[in-house]
This record gives sequence, structure tokens and C-alpha cells, in this order.
Amino acid sequence: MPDLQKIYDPKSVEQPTYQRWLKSGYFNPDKLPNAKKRKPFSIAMPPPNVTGELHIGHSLDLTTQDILTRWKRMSGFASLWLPGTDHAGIATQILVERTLREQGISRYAIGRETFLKHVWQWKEKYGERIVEQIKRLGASCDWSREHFTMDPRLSEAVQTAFVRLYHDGLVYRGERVIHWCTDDQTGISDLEVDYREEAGTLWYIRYPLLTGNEYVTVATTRPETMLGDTGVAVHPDDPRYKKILGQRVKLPISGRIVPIVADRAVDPQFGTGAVKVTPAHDVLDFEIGERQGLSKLVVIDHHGRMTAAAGRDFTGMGTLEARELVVRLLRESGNLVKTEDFTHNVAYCSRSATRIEPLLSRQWFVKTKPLATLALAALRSKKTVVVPERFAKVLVRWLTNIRDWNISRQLWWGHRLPIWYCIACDEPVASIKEPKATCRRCRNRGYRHDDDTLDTWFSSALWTFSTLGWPKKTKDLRRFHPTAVLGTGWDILFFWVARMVMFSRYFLKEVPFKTVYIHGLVLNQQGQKMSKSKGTGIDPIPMAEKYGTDALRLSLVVGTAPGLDFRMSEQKIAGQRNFCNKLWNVSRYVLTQPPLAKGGRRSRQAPRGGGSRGGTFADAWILARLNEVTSTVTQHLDKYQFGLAVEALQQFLWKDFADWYVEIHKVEKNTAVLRHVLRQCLILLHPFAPFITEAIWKAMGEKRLLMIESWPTNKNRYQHELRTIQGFKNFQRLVIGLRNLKIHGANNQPLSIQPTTKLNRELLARLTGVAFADQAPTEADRVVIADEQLMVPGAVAKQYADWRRREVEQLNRYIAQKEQLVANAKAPEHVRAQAQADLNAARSRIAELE
RNA sequence: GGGCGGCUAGCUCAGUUGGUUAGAGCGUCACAUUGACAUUGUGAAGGUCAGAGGUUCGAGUCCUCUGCCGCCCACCA
Repeated sequence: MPDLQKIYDPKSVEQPTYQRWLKSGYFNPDKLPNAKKRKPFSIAMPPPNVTGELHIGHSLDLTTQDILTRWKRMSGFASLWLPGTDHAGIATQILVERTLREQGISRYAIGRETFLKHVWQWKEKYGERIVEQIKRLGASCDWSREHFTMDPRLSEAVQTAFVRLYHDGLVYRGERVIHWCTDDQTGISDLEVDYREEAGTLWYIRYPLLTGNEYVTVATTRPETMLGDTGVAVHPDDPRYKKILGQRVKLPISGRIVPIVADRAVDPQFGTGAVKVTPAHDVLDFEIGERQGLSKLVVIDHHGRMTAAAGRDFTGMGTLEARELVVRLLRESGNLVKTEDFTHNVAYCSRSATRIEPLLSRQWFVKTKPLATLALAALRSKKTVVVPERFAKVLVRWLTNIRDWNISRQLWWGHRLPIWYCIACDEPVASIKEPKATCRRCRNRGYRHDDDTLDTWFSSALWTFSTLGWPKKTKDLRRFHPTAVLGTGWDILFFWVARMVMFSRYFLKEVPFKTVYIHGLVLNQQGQKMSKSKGTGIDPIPMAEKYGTDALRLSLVVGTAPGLDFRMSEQKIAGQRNFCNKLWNVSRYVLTQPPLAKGGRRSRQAPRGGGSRGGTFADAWILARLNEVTSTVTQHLDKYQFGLAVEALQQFLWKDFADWYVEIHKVEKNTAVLRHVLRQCLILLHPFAPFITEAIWKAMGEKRLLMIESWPTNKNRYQHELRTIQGFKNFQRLVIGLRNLKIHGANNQPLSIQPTTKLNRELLARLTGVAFADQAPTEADRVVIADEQLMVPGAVAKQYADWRRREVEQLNRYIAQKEQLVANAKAPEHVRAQAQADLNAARSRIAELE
């Protein structure tokens, strides 16, 4: 028997165990026993940022996916969990840029090539770290299939996808107002913008009509943009403005003359019902300008400074400075009518937290409507099922109202757009490699590569199939796509999940995953999303070191439900550490039991617990419960109810097995059953707590790895087993009753009683601390516990009766309730029958008490 | 403006199709203990399931409304 330490020490177990798994090759589905006969089950790991650090959210992601992967592997599937990392364009570039800046290096000074070298160095340096951390969590993914979104093969997939979309007319270049981040110097998509409610000012400005002495008054939160106004818009049906429609105004300050136009986008209720239109610096204004044929005047540049077009007095000014000057000039000229306090939503870059500058810009867009239609069909036909279901509605709504996706980024780190422009005439050509042919428009040769890179989510959207070899028709792609499950948090539903469905349906004509399992987010004790920058997070790695990885994993699963956020605390992890220790020690007990008698059956075979084969009642009970739990756990896993699955297992292992069965085993030894139950517990628990279970498994002398042991299916022995479980409850009632008799009847003093029927005195004495005698104690009184009549000292009986009075009251209430149900003619027969049975039981118990 | 989620024991949370006396962990109280385990055991206390109404023989669970807390989407010049 191997020596197990008194306390479970995860440190000495985890690393060697992971190495054993790696060495076995079983993370690779091709190397599993009977690999060819297995049906595929695959999960694509959401790739973490290559230079990032593992946070608690990753841990949750990884834990749930590892549970599924391991469970399916044990259930006989060719289980593939494909890992990888993401180049995370903007996030990584900002990070590296910031570090360089601290050394006084600007990326512009060193140039694109050199900067990228720095980023690659960074990637080499830190890329390994996150992978190590993933391994640390016990993730059973196939590292031979690991990918990085900027691997040459994946880059090829990205370019292929782009070129195809281009030729199909689903990618286009357009000039429009986009969200521009002046700090990161790039355009970003709608999803990368955060809105914050802020107190601001609404300025009312008078624009004089060109003819006559009249004015039209407009309201704005950004007066400086009036330098770029090229029109004033009113609602076509607004009676106030009917007569000035088509007239022109002369803008104060710039003196430019612009038309008054009618557009339905104007809300007559807001402000004065007349809007200044700045098509180059506002999304809505741009749309009005397009419809009404207004010119576009760029007055703010990429750095948030006023351009020459803003006027000589303003050139080079920051927008806020320009605003002050504009307001002052308006006030001086008497054109500032009034100001109002005003709260509105201000757009910020979600990365750099700088204010977004809406800017007219030429960018590449994905035409999303046709793709969204494909995705919607997949969701509606349940080709992809969303768990929990309500998130499907969220996706459907987003896809229904989808807008074109700005995919070009003015970043250096990322997939460069496979777009080439003719040097002579600027005609764009989509091509992975530099085109050799002459320009189709001007017949000249020579191209320049587009400087921009793609939104990082563009490559992520291909992840489930690019990692399997697409665009090549590989064996892996055929076998493992569509993947079985995608597991992720609801926070990247739009960024990633929706786009994966769109692209997969478009390029492969199939869904990327059959199920998407959405877990909640991990919150801190204040109920906020854990955030490293705010220092409110729980760092998983130190927790795993302190309490063990299994404890961390379990704590991320226990007490959670699909899609619901939950709070995390160190205390919770400590609680799961205690459970691991319990498992460890109960195993120690099992291992100290002498080996089976010669000729006895091997523990590998499921022993029969029934009485006729020599098994005790307790054996039959624990085996029945084991079967019940096996089925419960499997059912919960089928529904992604990880929390319920673990809860059922832990209750069984700790309460039923350790507290009851093991204690009974100390008196009535049936080590075959003991070992069998532990063995099966290890199997069932392995997907959740892989390290400790594998270690104990080995200590039990098993030769094969637990990770490929077969997942048990329970045999239908239900009726028989339910009766056994029910019967055992009676025994438990007797034990608990005797314990209470001793504590509350005899003040925990030594107590000797005389049973009137035959009982297993040794066992009961051991479990309850009550001594049994053949003679009745002096001045004995009769007490009935669980149908057993016991002679106890009169004083004890009295005190016990007093103590139990509460219980009588409770029972009376219960009985009344059951009587009502029994008398209820409309209740179904089986419900009434059950109620009758409960009633009878309660009546007999109350008879005991009184 | 539109939508979603939460409100269950002091705290953190489960509770799958309506039907055992609504559960767990932590915490609390009392007690125990040198042989698997104090990262323990035993026993106990603690809940009008946010509120109101409805459907039903029966509601934590289904419907309507209200209140608080959190989130998402849209963006208002």
C-alpha cells in the first residue's frame, strides 16, 4: 500500500500528474485506445490573449470545458479540445507600445518593421506563460494541435476568407464617419465603444438667415463642430420651419453659407427642432448629409486637433480649446441664445478610455446583413442550441439589427489586409500575394500593400475551422467540425459567438458548434465584475498554489448555474480544499484496509450488495446510492448543470460514504464494496477534480490512467434500490435518535439502555456512543425511536420527551397538510397514494413521541 | 427609449418538467475527539422563497402588476 500523506498536498501531485497525462498522449484523440471507433467530440478553446495573464474568468472557461472534454473522453468519445492563443491586435499593441513608451521609444520613431519585431519578441517572451498557466489548471487539451491566430496557416485562412468576401461583394471600402480613438490612432467598431452618462451643456446658437432678419436657432453639445457645419436640418413636417425650408443661413464665425434641409431623422421634440449638420464629425449628421447631398468638411484631425479648414484662428487647437473660443465669439456676436445643463452619453474607447472622436474616414467594412441572415437561420432552426436558451434571443435581436462591421484598423500588429493598390491609379485589388498582373484599370504595374490590419475578431470568427485546417479540406476538419460545444461568457456574445456563426455558415455552410454554453461572469464580493486593473480580482494562480488546482476548479463550479454571474471568494476555495482533503483521507482509510481475502472477487468487478451474497444492508444501501448518484451526475452533465452534478457527488462522498458507510465499515467490513464505491467516486469526480482523483487512483494500484477509464452507466435497478435507500433511512433515524437521546436526554453523560428487540449492538454503540445492556436500567421508562422500543432511565426519557416536544408540533402540522392532500379528490392518484404513505409514517412517528 | 437577469437561512448561492416537512456551503451555538481526516465528527438554531393579485385541487416554480439591485442594446443633436 503506497503511503499517502496525512494531508493532501496538491503541490507534490499536480505537476507529476500533468506530466503523466502528457506522456500518455491521450490529450490527442487520435492516440486514445480504440481511437478509430470513437465518435468525435470537439471543443475549440476560446483563445486567450497571447501576452495576457490568466485571470479568474479564463479559469472558469477552462474548467467547464475541461469537465466536458474529460467526461466525453471517458464516455468513449474521441475528445478533442483544441487550444490556442490570440494575437489580440489592439490590446497587445497598446501593451507593447506603452512599455516602449516607458523606455522613451515611440513606435513612429522606430517604424513598423522594428515595432513588429518588438511585439514578436514580446509574444515569444510571454506567449509561453499563458500556456503554462492553462496547463496548471489541468486542461486536457491537445497541445499537438495548438494554434496562434497569427500562425502562417491561420493567417492564410484569414486572408483567404477576406479575399473571398471581397470577391463575393461582402467586403467593401467605404468612407463614412467612424469611431476614432485619438490615443490608439485607429478606428474601432461599434462594439468597442463604451458610453458613459455625463453632465454637459447644451448650447443654443442662432444662425442668421441669409435673407431678412430672421434666425434659426440650433442646439448642440459640441459647439466647436459648427466650424464644420454644412447644413441645418429640420423635420419636413415641422410647421415652425415650413417657411424657411430651402433657404440658406450664414454661419457665425466662419461666415459660410449653408442650406436648410428637411430630414426625417430630426426629432422635432428635441431642442429647437432644428439641427446643425456636421457630416464629417457625427454619425447621424453623416447620414443626413448623404441623404441631403451636403458637403463634408473635415475640421478635426486624427489627433483631435482642429484642421486648417476650421479657420486660421483655430488651426492646431484641441477641440476643448476650440470650443471655448467658439463660445466666446458667439457670445460676443450675440449669437449665443442660452445654455442649458444637459446629461448625455459620451462615447469612449473601451481600450484606452479616451473620448471617441467621430471622424470621416475611409475604412473597410463587412456587409453583415447577408451573413446575419445565415446565422439567424442557424439559431432559429436550432442547428446551434444556446444554453441557457434566453441568450439565443439576445443573439437574434443583435443579428436582426446588425450594422456593417468596420474591420480595418490603423494598427500594425495584426493580419494585414490582403488589399493592394495600384501605384499609378490607386485601384484596389484583393490578393493574398502582391499581384503580378497589370492594373485592370490603367494597365500599369506596381502595387502598394494596404497599411491597415484586420480587427482581431475577424480572425477569431474563423477560429473553429481555421484551427482544423481550413481552407484545406483536412481530415480534422471533416471529423471535428462542426465542433460540439462552445463554452464562453455572455460578454463576448456579439464580438465572437455571433460572428463565428456568421462566418462558419458562410464559408463552410455549417454551424461552428452545435451547442453554445454560456456561463456567468465571476464577480467579486462587492458584486462587480472582477477587474485586474481595479485590483478587485482573485488571481487564480496563487489560489491554485495555496489551495490546490482541484479546489479552485470545484469552487468555480459549485453553487453556479448556467448563465448566472456569481461571486467568488477565497473562503469558497478553502471550502473546496477541505473537500479535497476529505476525499484524500477517506481514500487513506480505504487503502489501510487489508487486501481482499484470497479467492475473494477483485474490487474491479462491481460487488453485489444484496444480503444473499453476504453483503450487509449498508452495502446494499451504499451501492444503491452510488447508482443513484451516478445517474444524477450524468443527467446534470447532459444539461450543463455542473454545479448540481458536483453537489450531488460531494454530498454522496462526504455524507453518505465518509460519514455513514465508512463508519459502519469499521464494524462490518466489506472491503470489496468499500473499494468499489471509492473507485467509482474517483471516476465520477475526475472531470471536476482531475489531479487528486488521478493521484488516488494510482495509489489504489490501478495501472491504467483514470483519465481514460470508462464513465459508468447505471443499470436500472431502481425499484429495488429505492426501497433499500428508504429502508436505510429508518436505520439512520434510529442512529440519529439515539444520538439525540444521549445528548439531549442524558446531557451527553454515559448512557446505557436496554433494547427490547434484537439490534446490532456493536454497530449502534459505535455510531451513537450509547451502551446497551441486557437488563433494564432502574426506574426505566419506555422510549420509541424509529419503531424500536428502548428501556431508558426515567429521567432521561422525561428530558428527551421535553426536548422532542417541538418535533411533535412540527409533525402535527405536517399531518394536517397530508390529510388535506389525501382528501383532495382532484389530485392525481399517485400523489394521493404517496401522501397517504407519508401520513401513515408520520402518524406512527407521532405515536412514538407521545 | 427597448430588453434581460437577480431578489430563497446572518453571508454566498442551488432548487431541471408545478406535488416529500424548501436545500448546500460558510458563519453561529452546544458538545466530542490521540488511529482516514481539526482542512474533523455529532447535535441544534435559523427561511410568511421581495410585495400584491391571478391561474390551479396544489405555486419558490406558471401569468399580471409593483418595488429595489445589476446588466445589455440603442443612441438623443
